Amino acid sequence: MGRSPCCDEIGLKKGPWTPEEDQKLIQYIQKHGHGSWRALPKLAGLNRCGKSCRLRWTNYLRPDIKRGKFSSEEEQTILHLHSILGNKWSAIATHLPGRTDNEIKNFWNTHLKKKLIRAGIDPVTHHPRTDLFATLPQLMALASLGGLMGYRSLDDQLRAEAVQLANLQCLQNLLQSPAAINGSAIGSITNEMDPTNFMNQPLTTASSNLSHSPSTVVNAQTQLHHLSEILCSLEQPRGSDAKESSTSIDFRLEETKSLATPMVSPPPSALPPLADASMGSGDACSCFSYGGSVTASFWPEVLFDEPLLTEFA
DNA sequence: AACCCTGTCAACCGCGCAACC
DNA sequence: CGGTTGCGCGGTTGACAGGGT
Repeated sequence: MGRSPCCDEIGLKKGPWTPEEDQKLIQYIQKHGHGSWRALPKLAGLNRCGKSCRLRWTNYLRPDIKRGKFSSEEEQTILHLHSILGNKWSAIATHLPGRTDNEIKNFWNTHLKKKLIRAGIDPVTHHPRTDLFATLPQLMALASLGGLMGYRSLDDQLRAEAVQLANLQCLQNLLQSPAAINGSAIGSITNEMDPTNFMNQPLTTASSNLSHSPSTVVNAQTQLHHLSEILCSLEQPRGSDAKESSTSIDFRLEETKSLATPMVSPPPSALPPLADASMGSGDACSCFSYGGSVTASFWPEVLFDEPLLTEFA
């Protein structure tokens, strides 16, 4: 292991390449091949580090590089390969002749990623985004906006929606735990249960429809506990109504259940449009993204039925 | 016309792996 | 076998262009 010292050398030129430098590099490589990149700059009469020369050649000067806009076929290929390979740009590039990994990476970051986000799809998982922690900042922003605009019941509404979402998260966890769920249980959810009703049920009711291990429930409860704490921060200025800061899971569960219960009868509400709260590849929220067919079938319709959202859109 | 904002993309940086000594 | 070197990869930066105000 160890870092190449070539770029540490002082006096080497950095920054944009001049046409003269390009010519020198092209002529040298056409005549001798690149050989050792480290030795190349001196041999070619360039005041650059080898790394810079390699990058310039592979990303720009190589004769087989295809420049210009990506076709829709290329776009589809990138999307498909990214869903399989992730950010393995060089691997993706091998399937797109004439395109460099750098070019594909840039195209992804500037176009495709945003496209997916606008469509409500997590660019990391390629599944619809319903993750709580990516949308919570929006819920909070909406809460303050709603306060400014006179939505008196908005705070309650948001809390209820967050609880609804928590149930969804728990369902997700249960579904994604193959050791804890047998096939028939999954079938009973996806085929027989109305996912909208499921979302609106308290956790204990919803999870009782599944065959699961105690550890799974504990895990789901822990997440719900975490959510409850966040919800408490949403209702900070509640004065005498403020709950004592108990961290008992049971207490929080009961509290959350009581919040969730009124959500059974009203029409299903929705989350704000899914924006990219954390665009980085290390998106910690991604692990909560809901990948099941349940949301894929009903979520988008619900999304655009929300009057509050249309108001803010 | 000047300024600001946003999008694009070439280039750089830092790290890990593998070959070499 | 451990240290060194070279290369490739993914992430990030910054210059520039274009559009909007």
